[in-house]
Amino acid sequence: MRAALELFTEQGYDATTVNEIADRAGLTKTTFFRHFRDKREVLFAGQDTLIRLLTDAIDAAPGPATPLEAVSAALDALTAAFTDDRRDVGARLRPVIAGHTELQERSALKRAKLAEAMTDALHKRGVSEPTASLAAELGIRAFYDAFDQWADPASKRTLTELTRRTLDELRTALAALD
Amino acid sequence: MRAALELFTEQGYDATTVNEIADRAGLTKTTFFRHFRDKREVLFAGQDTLIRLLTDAIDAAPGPATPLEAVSAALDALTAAFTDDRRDVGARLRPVIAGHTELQERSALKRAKLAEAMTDALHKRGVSEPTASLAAELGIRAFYDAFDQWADPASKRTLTELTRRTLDELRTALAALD
DNA sequence: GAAGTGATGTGACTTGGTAACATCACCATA
DNA sequence: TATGGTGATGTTACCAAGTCACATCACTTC
Repeated sequence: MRAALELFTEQGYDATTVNEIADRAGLTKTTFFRHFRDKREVLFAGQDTLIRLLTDAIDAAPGPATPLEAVSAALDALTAAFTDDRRDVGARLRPVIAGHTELQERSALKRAKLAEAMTDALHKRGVSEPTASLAAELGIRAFYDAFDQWADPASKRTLTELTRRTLDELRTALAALD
Repeated sequence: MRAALELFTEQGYDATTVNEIADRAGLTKTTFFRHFRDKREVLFAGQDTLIRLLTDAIDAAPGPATPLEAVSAALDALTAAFTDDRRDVGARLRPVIAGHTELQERSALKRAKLAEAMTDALHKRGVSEPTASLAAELGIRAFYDAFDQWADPASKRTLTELTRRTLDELRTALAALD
C-alpha cells in the first residue's frame, strides 16, 4: 500500500502499472492480486475492519439509546481508529481519488457498504425502515464530510471532534428542511 | 445496449466479451468503445439526459418553492421519462447489476452524480449547504427506492406515483428521527 | 467534382486480471 | 531426524478490456 501510494503520487495513477507497485514492494504481480482484488483496492483496503468497528459499537450501545445516539457512538468508535499520524495518508489519498473516476466509483460503493452495515446493525436493535437507513446514511455522510476537513493539513482538530460537530450541523439542517 | 442486455441475461455478464456484444450489434469492438467508456457503461448510458431533466426542472421551479418542493418537481420531470414500456428493461437490469460488484460501483457513482447535479441546481436557487445536498440526496433516495418497486413486474403504479409516495414516507420518517 | 467531416473498420499493442503448477519456509508429529 | 501438511510466494502462460494510429467509406458543402 505504501509503495502504491508513493508511485501514484510520483507518476500518477494511470502511469503506474501493477508490476511497478509489486516490484517496489519486493513482490510479484500475482502476489499483489492475492492481497488486493484489483489495482484500485490497494487504496481502499481495510474496510472490513471499519465495518466491524461500526457494527460492534452499535451492538454495544445501551438499550434505550435512540437510533441517532447509537450511530453517534458508532462514529466515535470508527473515528478513534484514525489517529493523527494517519492524517497525511488521508491528505495524499484524496487528490488521487478525486482525479480518477474509477477510484470515485470504488469510493462511492465503499461508502454505501458502510451505511448498509450500520443499517443492518440498527435493524438488529429493532429499528425499522426507513428510520434505520436514514440514520445510518446521515452518520456516514457526517463521517465523510468530516474526513474531508480532517485530511486538510491546516485542520488541527481530531476526526472524532469534526465528525460530532458535522453530525450536529446536519441534524439541525434536517430539522429545518420543511 | 439491447445486444448487451440480451447477451448478459443469456450467458452472464462475465462470460460475455465486448467482441460478442459488438458482433451481435453488427459492429466492432473499437466502435463499441467509441460509444461507451467501458463494458459497464453499456448498462448505464444516458445519464446526461437524466441530469438535464432534473436540473431543468429545478431551474424552472417557482421562486417561492421550498427546496423539497423543487426536488419533488424535479423528480416528477425525471420519472415522467420512465414510461411503462421501459419497465421490463429495468426488471432485467436489476439482477445483472445486483450480481456484480463492478456494476454496483458504477451504479453508486451514478447515483451520487445525480444528487450532486441536483445539489448544484439548488445552489443556483440560493439554497445553502447542507440544506441543498440533504434535500437532493433525500430526493434521489426516494427515486431509487421507488425504482426498485417499479421494476418489479407485479407493481402496477407509475414510477411517478411510487416516487412521490416514497418521498413522503421518507419525510415523515425524518421528522421522527430525534 | 473536390475537399471536408464524421462514423466505422483494421490491426497491433499495453496492461489488468486469472489460472496452473512449482517452490520454499515453517510447523507438527511419528 | 524424518515425514508430511500448510500457507505464502514465484513462474509462466493466457485471456480480455481498453487504446492508438491509420485506412475506409458515406455524405455533405461549396
